[in-house]
Amino acid sequence: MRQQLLTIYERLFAVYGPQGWWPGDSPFEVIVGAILTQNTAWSNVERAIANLRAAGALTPAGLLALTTEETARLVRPAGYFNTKARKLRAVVEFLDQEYGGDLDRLFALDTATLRETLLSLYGIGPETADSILLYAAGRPVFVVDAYTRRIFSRLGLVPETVTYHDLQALFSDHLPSDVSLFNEYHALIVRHGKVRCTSRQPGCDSCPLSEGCVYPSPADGI
DNA sequence: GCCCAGGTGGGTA
DNA sequence: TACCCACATGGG
Repeated sequence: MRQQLLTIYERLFAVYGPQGWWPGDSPFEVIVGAILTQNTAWSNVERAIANLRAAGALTPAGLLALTTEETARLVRPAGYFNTKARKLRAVVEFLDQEYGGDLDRLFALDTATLRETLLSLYGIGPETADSILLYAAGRPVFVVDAYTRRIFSRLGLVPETVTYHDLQALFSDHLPSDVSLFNEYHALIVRHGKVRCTSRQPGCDSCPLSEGCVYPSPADGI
């Protein structure tokens, strides 16, 4: 299994190259982006982040200074703006009250405790928590998303109904615990998952995972 | 016009 | 546990 997972990684890397994630300038910006991108195209998130930056709200103190209504107006382009404004508010209020707004103090927690802490916050589920752990806190935690489930179930490595935890374990249990590897692997999965297959042929030459075509296609209704 | 995007929380059986 | 559904903008 280890070699199989590494081979898939190498094929993706050979085709797409290094992805350079996360597309954010600071750990706090990564947290904001991780919440804003929930079920949302990144291009829309970029507009919202630009609005927050212009408002000086890409720091815990800057964001805390805004009302939830003001935040909602700024993140409107990212969709679900009322919900996401509440989520961002929950994070900065927690950070302010428990850690004096100091992200470094929160990140001083050990990985397991930090994950539980993040999951206890409104609006942070498994994928968002793990994205923060990996891309903001630099912990060796594998991030699972819808693309991961789709691609690896189609490869026959897990059932389509696999849980988040079990799918994460597939990687955690068989790969070296390496932040750079986990970073690049997840980013490559997202990159590959966005591609729409045009040939619709399993094992087609253009698919970097030619052992089995894993492109989603219109024929699949996806 | 219709489908989809780097999920999560809340409600019901 | 296992489904539902709401949440919402912007691009193809």
